[in-house]
Amino acid sequence: MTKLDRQDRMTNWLERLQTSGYRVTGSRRAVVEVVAGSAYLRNPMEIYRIAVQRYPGLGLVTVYRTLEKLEELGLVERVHLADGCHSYIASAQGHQHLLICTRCNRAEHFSGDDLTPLMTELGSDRGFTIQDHWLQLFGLCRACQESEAA
Amino acid sequence: MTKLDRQDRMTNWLERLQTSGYRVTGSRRAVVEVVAGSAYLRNPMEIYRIAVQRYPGLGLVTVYRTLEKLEELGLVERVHLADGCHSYIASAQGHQHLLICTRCNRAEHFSGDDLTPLMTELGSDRGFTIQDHWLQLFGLCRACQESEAA
DNA sequence: GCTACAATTGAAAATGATTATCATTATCAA
DNA sequence: TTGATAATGATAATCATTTTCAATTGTAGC
Repeated sequence: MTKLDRQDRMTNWLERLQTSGYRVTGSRRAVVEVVAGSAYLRNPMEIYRIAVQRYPGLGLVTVYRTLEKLEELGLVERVHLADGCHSYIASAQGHQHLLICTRCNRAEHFSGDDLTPLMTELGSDRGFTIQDHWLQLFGLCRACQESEAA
Repeated sequence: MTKLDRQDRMTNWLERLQTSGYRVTGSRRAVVEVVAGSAYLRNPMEIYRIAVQRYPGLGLVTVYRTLEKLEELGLVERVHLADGCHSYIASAQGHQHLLICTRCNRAEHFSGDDLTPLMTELGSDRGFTIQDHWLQLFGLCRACQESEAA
């Protein structure tokens, strides 16, 4: 993601907050800037630590509250990792899946295989009506493979 | 799962604890009985509430400790749900995926589509080396569809 | 069957993440 | 510019999980 993309996304998110009736504050700007501009999964504390440098008065509680609103607006998504902590990342258009680096938490969205046949089959075999699904792939990103090799 | 299957699984798990150098105690027996015999995802508190009826001295801490050992031996797996709580279920042979009822937490394993082509493709497209994956489907089981309709 | 020893236990306290409370501050429509 | 009120941060409360520790209990070896 280029610097311009990050700027655009940040501006767009702030507009969305605005038009949804929420106020745009310094605290929210700082949180939005960190999450909108990150290619990595980040948990609330990490977001706080980075954002507080840009906006020193920021409180951790406000990070939680801002993430809650961003999630409500569909701008970020909450991701479960093996260690159970909740992390966040800018969400993609439509339903996509995640490819996550287990070493640095870099995450990329991808459009998965079409799981419809599988769901139909399971529906009739097991009697389930499928409503939703999660698919996450874990591995090493290019940068981490290289530093691992070194 | 029949009553015999449940018995077998319980016996098998207790043997595994034994041969792995762990002691078989009343507390562990109670926890094993609940988890080995359940077709539903259960969190530690739920397991505790059921198991304490069979073994009144049981403490919640021991439930956590027993689940930790069962997971270490590969007998149970920890599952992440949308609400973030950790739940457990008897694990399947080999790598399988889960079909989870969002209403009653009934869960069934299934052998998923082969995701190898997808992983290979992503490997070359994005430069990731895939090590692991999660696939979970959420829906309504037959019983819940029926009681929903009523 | 006993014994001794170490693993295991449950109660209570500690921890860590998240949420609620509340007086103060800051946004933004008018 | 101003006023209603949304948002804030500090603090306390809550909840799930982990640690501590003295007492208890399996079990290997006799």
